[in-house]
Amino acid sequence: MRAAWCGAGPGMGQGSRIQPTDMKRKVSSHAIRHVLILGLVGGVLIAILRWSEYRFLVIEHSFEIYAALVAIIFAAFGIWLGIRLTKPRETIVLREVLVPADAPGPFTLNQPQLDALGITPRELEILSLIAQGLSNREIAERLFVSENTVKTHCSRAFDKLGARRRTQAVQMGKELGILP
Amino acid sequence: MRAAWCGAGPGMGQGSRIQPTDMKRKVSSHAIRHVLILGLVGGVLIAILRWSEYRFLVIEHSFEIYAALVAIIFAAFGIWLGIRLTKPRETIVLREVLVPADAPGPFTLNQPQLDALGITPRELEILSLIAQGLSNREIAERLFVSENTVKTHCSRAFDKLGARRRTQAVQMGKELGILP
DNA sequence: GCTAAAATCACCCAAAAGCATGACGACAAA
DNA sequence: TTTGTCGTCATGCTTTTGGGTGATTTTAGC
Repeated sequence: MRAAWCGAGPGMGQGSRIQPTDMKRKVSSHAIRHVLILGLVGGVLIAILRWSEYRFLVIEHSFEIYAALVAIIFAAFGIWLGIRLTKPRETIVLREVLVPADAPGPFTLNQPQLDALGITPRELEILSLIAQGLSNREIAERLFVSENTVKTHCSRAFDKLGARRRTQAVQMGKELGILP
Repeated sequence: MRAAWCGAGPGMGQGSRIQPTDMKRKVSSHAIRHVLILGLVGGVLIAILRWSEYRFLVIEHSFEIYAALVAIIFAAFGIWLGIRLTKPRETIVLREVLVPADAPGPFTLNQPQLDALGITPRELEILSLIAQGLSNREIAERLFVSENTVKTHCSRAFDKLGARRRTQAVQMGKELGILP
């Protein structure tokens, strides 16, 4: 479970302009393999069910039970697959709520700077959330990862930025053009 | 399983002046309803299958066929559900909070806002230094006061801003036009 | 398929930050 | 003079952050 769903959220600024620069990942050919695995698992499952039925399980209404089992398992698998399939999709939700003035120019991500610093997309994402004033815990909850992971990303990002504190990191990020 | 996809993408708008009114949304009841519908459909499906079995379909290996049917349908439904779940919803209502005369270029202090919040000059000074990424100790050294004093100013400023963290205070300060 | 990079998570520990409370002096307004 | 605000400082306590280390799992690219 990765969490690439990092579109525009309710805390977004008016002029949010997302750079679809690098996060562009297309549905991999792995997906097809997943479907195949799904089918295979289904077959095996059915076989196991049949086998167990003739072996020791001769329950009344076994059909319903089996159907329910199959349904549950496949629904879960389907959900997982659905998430997996749609995960890389970049959902750019622009929400232009312009205010008088206040337009220091559309923020353009300084990709070269990012590359030069070796900051990964995930790290940038964490930095951005830090800049919005979220705590590590909140970031972890929002991204569906553990707080430890957030801390790790923080540390790496701070290292790469040469910052010692998150406020400093934010300030530097803005100066370097990697944060709006 | 909701609410994560609203983080910060690479490239956020910067002038976001949105109050974090209800950033925290739980798993929507829609999802639960979907699951319920899923279960309902499953039951109906099974019932239909049973009925049809006793009616006119007495095929060999009907179990496998039914299981496969159930599997396919539920997998499809699951995929659909997964996609639906991961798709960010636009239930965001942006509330505009004044901010007049926020000159784009040269920063102009929003004195009315300051007065409205009751932020004293000293507190603003501390906020400004916080925004520059300084620690309390560094601020104390720079202003020739004790660290405790800085903490006190911080606390008061945070209170008045409604912030819980210094990063949040910085963000809010920028939104409110009291910080460059 | 293999490898390197990225992302994830855990644990420990120290430092920093934040919260609550109380207190004191300066100074301006009532 | 009294009152209220502001700036200053302290103490005790909890939470948050940051640093270090090591490990596993995905992912991407060859």
